[in-house]
Amino acid sequence: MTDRAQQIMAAARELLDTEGPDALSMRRIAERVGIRAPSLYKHFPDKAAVEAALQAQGMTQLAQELEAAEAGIGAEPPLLALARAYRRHALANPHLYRITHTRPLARTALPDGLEDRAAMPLVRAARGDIDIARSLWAFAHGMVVLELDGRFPPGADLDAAWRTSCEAFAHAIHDTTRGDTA
Amino acid sequence: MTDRAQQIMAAARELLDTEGPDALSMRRIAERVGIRAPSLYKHFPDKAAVEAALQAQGMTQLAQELEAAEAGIGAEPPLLALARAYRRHALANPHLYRITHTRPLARTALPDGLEDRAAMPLVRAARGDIDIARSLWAFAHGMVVLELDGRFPPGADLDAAWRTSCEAFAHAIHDTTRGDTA
DNA sequence: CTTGACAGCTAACACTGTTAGCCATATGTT
DNA sequence: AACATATGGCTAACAGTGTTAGCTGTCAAG
Repeated sequence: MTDRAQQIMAAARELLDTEGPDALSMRRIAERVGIRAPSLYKHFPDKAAVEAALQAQGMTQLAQELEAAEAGIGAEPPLLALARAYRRHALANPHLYRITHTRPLARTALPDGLEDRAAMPLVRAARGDIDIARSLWAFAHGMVVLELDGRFPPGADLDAAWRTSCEAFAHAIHDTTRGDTA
Repeated sequence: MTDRAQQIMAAARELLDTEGPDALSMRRIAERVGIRAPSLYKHFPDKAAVEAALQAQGMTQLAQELEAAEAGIGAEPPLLALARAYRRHALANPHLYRITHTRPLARTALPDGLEDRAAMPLVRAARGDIDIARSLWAFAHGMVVLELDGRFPPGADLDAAWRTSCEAFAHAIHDTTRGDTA
């Protein structure tokens, strides 16, 4: 990535973080860089390419934070620690999370293996059970997007919901590990 | 709702279902009704109001289908039946589901009690445990939007993930009902 | 010295939601 | 019967969107 391209990405990211996805227009990005909108097309084929690069940022950051949560040796159950990290990332970067995870993923524009890397912490937490790993992901993603969209009632105790489900999934993991059939 | 307003909603719904949310422009809607775009504003204050009415349709339809699944006395575990109905609704009406459930809800434009009505089947399935009900909702919503966005790997066995999680939640429900503390 | 690539620019197109203002029709009211 | 008003169409226009075509200056390589 050339210097200019990096400047453009930095401007796009700032705009997204501070003013949300609606403010992310080619003219606004260009303005922040100090050039005109059509000049952006010398560095990116179209707006989708800029958004794809933002998705790559979002994926990378999530992967890093999940890995950090895995490494952090706490008294907490590992599932809960992971869940907390997931939620913290989404709430701290709501617009980035949305652009990254609530639309089709621009896989061709993604660094090799990044998608798997982001998924691995959940797979490890599920002790390799892919069905549980996917369920955990769906649950965490669902909780987070519903919270971001203000879909839960105002006073809802979301911590309790996270806790309850993490326990339920933890039981399921141990059951299948021991070979129990429901 | 006046006749014209209903015509407009029908046109909007058709447009949404057949061509997706990007095709849902005021000019396209008006064209389908046989009038010009500015005339729409004699019937709806703005585009957001049309979308809010679509959200009401989406909520109503989901509530009806969940209630039907509850009433259908099958050999299946009730949680699985409900989950199946939820997924079927979303996959059969992907654009409507997205517009209804993946953005802030226009609550003031919603019929009284509709939001609660749509939530009740899940609450009943969770035997009144609100944390589990919310978790079930988050899980189902997460599964469905990830599937709609093509986020799962091509060959992923999503049925298995649904089944595994429904069982896990079912266990959690019976445990708490019996008063067990994990 | 010249050629070519690079990176900026302006002007423009087709589209978006939305507003202002005009006009015909239909419905009451005096 | 005549007048007033509300209703629901219309055109023209504005500010914004992504994007393309085509021009220009700069700078490095042959």
